[in-house]
Amino acid sequence: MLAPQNPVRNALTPDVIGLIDTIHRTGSMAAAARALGVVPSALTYRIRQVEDALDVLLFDRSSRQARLTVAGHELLREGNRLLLELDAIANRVKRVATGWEPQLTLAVDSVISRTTVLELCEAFFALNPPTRLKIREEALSGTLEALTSGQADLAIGVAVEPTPNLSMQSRPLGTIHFVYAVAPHHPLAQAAEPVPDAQLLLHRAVVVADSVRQGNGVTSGLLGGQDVFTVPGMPEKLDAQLRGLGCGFLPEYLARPHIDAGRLVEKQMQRATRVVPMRYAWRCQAPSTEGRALQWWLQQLGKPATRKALLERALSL
Amino acid sequence: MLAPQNPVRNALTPDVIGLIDTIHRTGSMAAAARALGVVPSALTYRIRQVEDALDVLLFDRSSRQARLTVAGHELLREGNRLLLELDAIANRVKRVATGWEPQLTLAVDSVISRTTVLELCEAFFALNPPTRLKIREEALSGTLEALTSGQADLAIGVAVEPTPNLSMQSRPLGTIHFVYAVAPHHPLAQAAEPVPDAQLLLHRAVVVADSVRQGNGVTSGLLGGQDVFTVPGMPEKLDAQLRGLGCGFLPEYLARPHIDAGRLVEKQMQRATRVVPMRYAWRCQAPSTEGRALQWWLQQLGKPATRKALLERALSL
DNA sequence: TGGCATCATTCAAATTTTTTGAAGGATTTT
DNA sequence: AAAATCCTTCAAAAAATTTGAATGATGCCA
Repeated sequence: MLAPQNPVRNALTPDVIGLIDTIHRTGSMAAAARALGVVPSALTYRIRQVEDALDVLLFDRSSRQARLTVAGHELLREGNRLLLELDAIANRVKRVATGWEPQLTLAVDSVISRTTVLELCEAFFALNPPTRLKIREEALSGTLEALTSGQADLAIGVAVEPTPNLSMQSRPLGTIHFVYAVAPHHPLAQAAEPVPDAQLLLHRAVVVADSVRQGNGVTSGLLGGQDVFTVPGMPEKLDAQLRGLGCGFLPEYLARPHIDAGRLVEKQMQRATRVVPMRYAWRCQAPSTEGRALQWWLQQLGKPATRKALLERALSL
Repeated sequence: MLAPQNPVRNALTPDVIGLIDTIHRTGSMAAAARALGVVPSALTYRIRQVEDALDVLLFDRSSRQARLTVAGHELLREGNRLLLELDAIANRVKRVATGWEPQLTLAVDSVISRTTVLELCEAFFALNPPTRLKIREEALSGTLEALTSGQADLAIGVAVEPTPNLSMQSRPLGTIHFVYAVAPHHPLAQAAEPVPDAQLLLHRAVVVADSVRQGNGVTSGLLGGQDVFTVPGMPEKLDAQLRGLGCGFLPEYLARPHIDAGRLVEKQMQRATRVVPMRYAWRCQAPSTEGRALQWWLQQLGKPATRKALLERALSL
């Protein structure tokens, strides 16, 4: 041996667990030796090795054939569990070596259809990849920020134009349609259209918080002096507006069912920022060194149908 | 090597993880070799060994000093986790070897104070034992049955006298007091005392199911022809009687607070089986080969205060 | 750009670890 | 009581790991 590490770690090798298991299953060291094609004394030697290192008697030799002690039983039980984990690790490492990332983090803007994202995740997991998926819900500039700060590998739904950068690529995702909507019992529901800015100012706006925690975030379509109710995400904003707690723009795919059901009223605005072009972006150090997982997601995003579903919540892929 | 097992298991020994870790931390094989007090080629040899077995490149040798590949990183990450588990197992095995059972199963009758049992468990866990505790809630003959069938190691609250048996010991736990109680709005609440059997027969009884699943269980204090409502445990029986769904005997420690609060009315019965002697019992193959965990519980049960609390729900130990 | 220090690797020899095979003592079965 | 197994011990044999020197490659510095 080369290093005086924890004595336990050198002794308790995986194959020792296998040895103990075989002795236990075959009922004796002699039988195990036959099964393994070795001489019995080899087993005696190795078992004693472990027993010395652990300072624990694993087999009871008082009768003719060796039987596991309670401690030995426990080692076997737990050891077998460990062996399974070991195999799992080896598998994972092998798959990672074929180009899959150990982990892929997605920053998804809150305007993006969660259903579609989850359907994509499902399809991804169906490949049985060794890649752990991590999804961050972001809003406004937070989506891009997560990418540039290295906290995410792929950003889906970037509204602001990314600064041209060698270590970053982006593609258009499509345009998302917003509608201004209020609850039927909200004062604005009765207002004449198009509603002028001056009238908007009188009512509380519901806004999604920029997920960039510190620093100057971005505000979107807000008028100075207007009362605001800040919520953490788009579903919460929808809920707030349904309850008449305030007003504001909602993604059309989210608002439309509620408008049709009469739970929301769509209003035409004077300021008509109703269509926002969105992009997706990813980090790329060297060209085409993307991992297989990122490649897969980029491939999905290359399909027009997928992009459409992300912005319009199509039913299924 | 002696057996042609899974090649991965022979290669991925714990100390290899340590090696990889050292190389990673020191930044190079040469530095790691110095740190470990070996010659660099020894590291080259062992690392190559693992790489061959896994068929995965763990280090990138393209630059001057070896750097972990992505796969290597993943192996290190997961491997370190495994090392921790390994240490934990070794610890557990050592402690088990000192006489602690890997697991101790308690069969607790539903009339026993759950609070007291949990307080005992808390005190037990405070010893930081390697013994996993498993509690079975039983009722009537089920408590003893769990013990005789080998499914439990210690039974707390046995009403029936255990058959004298060499492999089983029992001691008196004390007597538990039952009171007959009904909800204030129940017809029996107004009945003249003592209530005769004939009158009882007219009302539905709430009974705790015998936890012996098959076979002939025991019924306790039931009159023939009486309507019964069977519930799975004592707390459920209390609840049912509080709601006036039926009547029956309740442990006094459970019923008393509700009687005092006027949510139950105590009734004197003609048949006065109000005091039941209970015992606790445990299995013992050879004399005094009890594990340390069982010893601890028997020691607690040896204290009169503990026994009293189990039957009368004292506040704290 | 060239020189220098350091690095990883290879290979045969040295060393250490593990396995073998025979012998001995113990336990169970016939 | 004898026979058959079983586990252990011990020296020798085999296999493995480590060593040390040689080699070629890389990065740093002048």
